[in-house]
Amino acid sequence: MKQSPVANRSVTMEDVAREAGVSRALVSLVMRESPKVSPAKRAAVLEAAAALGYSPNRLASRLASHRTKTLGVLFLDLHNSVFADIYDGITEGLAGSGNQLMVAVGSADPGTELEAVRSFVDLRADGVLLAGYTGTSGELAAALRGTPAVVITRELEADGVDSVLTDDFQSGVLAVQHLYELGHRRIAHVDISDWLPYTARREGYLHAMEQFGLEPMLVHSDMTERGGRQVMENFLASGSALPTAIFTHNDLTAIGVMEALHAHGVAVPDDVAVVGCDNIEVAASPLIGLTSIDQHAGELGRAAAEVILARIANPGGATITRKLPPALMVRKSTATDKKQ
Amino acid sequence: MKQSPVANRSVTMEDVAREAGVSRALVSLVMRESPKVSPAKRAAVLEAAAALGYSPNRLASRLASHRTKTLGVLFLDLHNSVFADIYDGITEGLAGSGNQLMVAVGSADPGTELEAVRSFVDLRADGVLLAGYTGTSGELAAALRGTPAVVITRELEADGVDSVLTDDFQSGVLAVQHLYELGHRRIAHVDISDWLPYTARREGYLHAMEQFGLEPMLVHSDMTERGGRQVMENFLASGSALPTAIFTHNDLTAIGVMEALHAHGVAVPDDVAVVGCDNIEVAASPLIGLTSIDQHAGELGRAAAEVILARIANPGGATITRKLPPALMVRKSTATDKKQ
DNA sequence: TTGAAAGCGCTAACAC
DNA sequence: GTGTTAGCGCTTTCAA
Repeated sequence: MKQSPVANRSVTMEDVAREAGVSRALVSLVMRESPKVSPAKRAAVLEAAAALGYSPNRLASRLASHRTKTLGVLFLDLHNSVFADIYDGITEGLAGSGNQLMVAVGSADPGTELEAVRSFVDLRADGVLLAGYTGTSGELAAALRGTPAVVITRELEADGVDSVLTDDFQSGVLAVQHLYELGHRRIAHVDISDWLPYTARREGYLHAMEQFGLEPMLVHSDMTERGGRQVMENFLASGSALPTAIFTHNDLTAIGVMEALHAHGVAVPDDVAVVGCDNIEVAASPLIGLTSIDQHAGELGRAAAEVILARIANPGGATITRKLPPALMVRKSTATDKKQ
Repeated sequence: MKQSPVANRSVTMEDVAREAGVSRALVSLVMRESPKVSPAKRAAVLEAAAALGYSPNRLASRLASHRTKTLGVLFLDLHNSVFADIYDGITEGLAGSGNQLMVAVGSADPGTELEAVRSFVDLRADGVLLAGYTGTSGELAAALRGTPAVVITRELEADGVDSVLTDDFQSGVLAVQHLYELGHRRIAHVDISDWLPYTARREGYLHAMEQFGLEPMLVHSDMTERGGRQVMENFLASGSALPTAIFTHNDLTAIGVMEALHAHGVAVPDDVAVVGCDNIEVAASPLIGLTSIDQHAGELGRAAAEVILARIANPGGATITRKLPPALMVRKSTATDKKQ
């Protein structure tokens, strides 16, 4: 019985088999492009499938085969283009491996993030990549239930969980060093909420400030452009003396800070120098010209892909941590402190 | 037989049932939080599950229940933050509906896009949202095999496929109108490759130019910042006379154009005015100050979510098209033509 | 090469 | 409330 070729998702392999006059198993072989099927039967099956508008049910095939060839990827924030760069790196690193990707977005909320991880695990992803994760290692390990995972941009202590990141402590050091060399002494840092586990940049900043015998100035923000602008607006409104330089947790925050400075007629870099972190696309734009610390996001994605593939191939190995050295990218937002 | 609580993904419901001394069906009810389970048995099951490190297999449950409560979402380009805005709108619009999301990224390649759609369909997504799609309606319909879908940012003729978009033709008209009113007469348009199906903005531009009796000037680019910069560099190198204003297909392109102008000492807006389209976050930044046509990306996402939910609830209804009016956002990249 | 039969891990009636 | 019995649509031995 022929049906309209405009398909019905509930046509089964059985239907195709009947239509083609073969067994269900043979249809299965054809669908999986097995070489051991005669050209004649193969053609018959394909024709029957097309005629019925057959659509293989991947849920069923994955269930029966115990293989999904699928990785889950979680992103912290789609508005930060550093994650787009990481994504590109991941797809490059996975090219040719025959893996599918399931993507989810967490919005910096541990609850949402863990929910996404559980979902990946329940759907039997072969592995999980977390491009940003704000929860604890214990919760993550529990949610993973043994599924291999790689955390990107952070180092996590949990077995079965590898890490791929840039040396954020070093990034903080580099930023301060750069500013110090330009003659700056009053260097502030806009970091992120205390409860977030991304503290290394701040620690690097604090360490370097201490090394240089300088007084640290810390302000909290939330990793967003709006947050950076807000914080700087408040600071300017407070009437406190401005620092001569500001290092921010990330580029988005730096841009927000620059916007507020701009709105109040404070010149960058002449009145205040600004250094961001991540080196996202817009930071490099000549229109913005933000000095930043390159995280090598693309490379992080590629490395994470490699690591998860290795881990899936060899689940037993020791925990892997890959930490890349950051790189200072000097642009027009920093210059010699002219008021020293 | 107790196992380590550090989980094994292949512990089944049967194992939990045995451990708890109940039937498999009861375990299933507990997992789905059914109210008709006695507190005692419920506790026993939960305990057994925890002890064995049980992880429900969602592939199996979806297969058996014929319900996935999952929507597939495809994005054209993660580097363009307009898609992050659309994503936010979608999650808002879906809030409380109990739907999960599967995300994929297409990179403006019809092959990749269709592959992603097929994957969603094969995994039995209840519906598919395409935030940008560059293929044909025929190919899409074939890949969907009857799965409800909504195309965002484009109007597509295919049954079962609804559309949610901004009136792009009108966006082109608005841009030209704005520039005309500022006294500009030599207005160029940087659009996108001929083969891409996003032609409405160009058509709006051409229509308005004709209405005003002006000579159109078209240049092709590729929707990216880099592409916009490239095109403008080439134009400047060619030595041709500059237009007094440029309207670009999107904001990314506009920013690229402004970068090239900036690099060559051409002042915006005094020498050349620039108008983008989409109204993405950075365009609104005072540091960039790009005049743009707001696409209401968040609203598009919310509307698409509503439409797909309605379509899933009522598969039979007539095709829906929701077209929002665009809005001009004037910023410092446009000003009166001073050379007229 | 092809087919028959036995699952994969779960849900869904239906009976108790 | 709880257990029994059939499947869901596919893959996988194992024979033929």
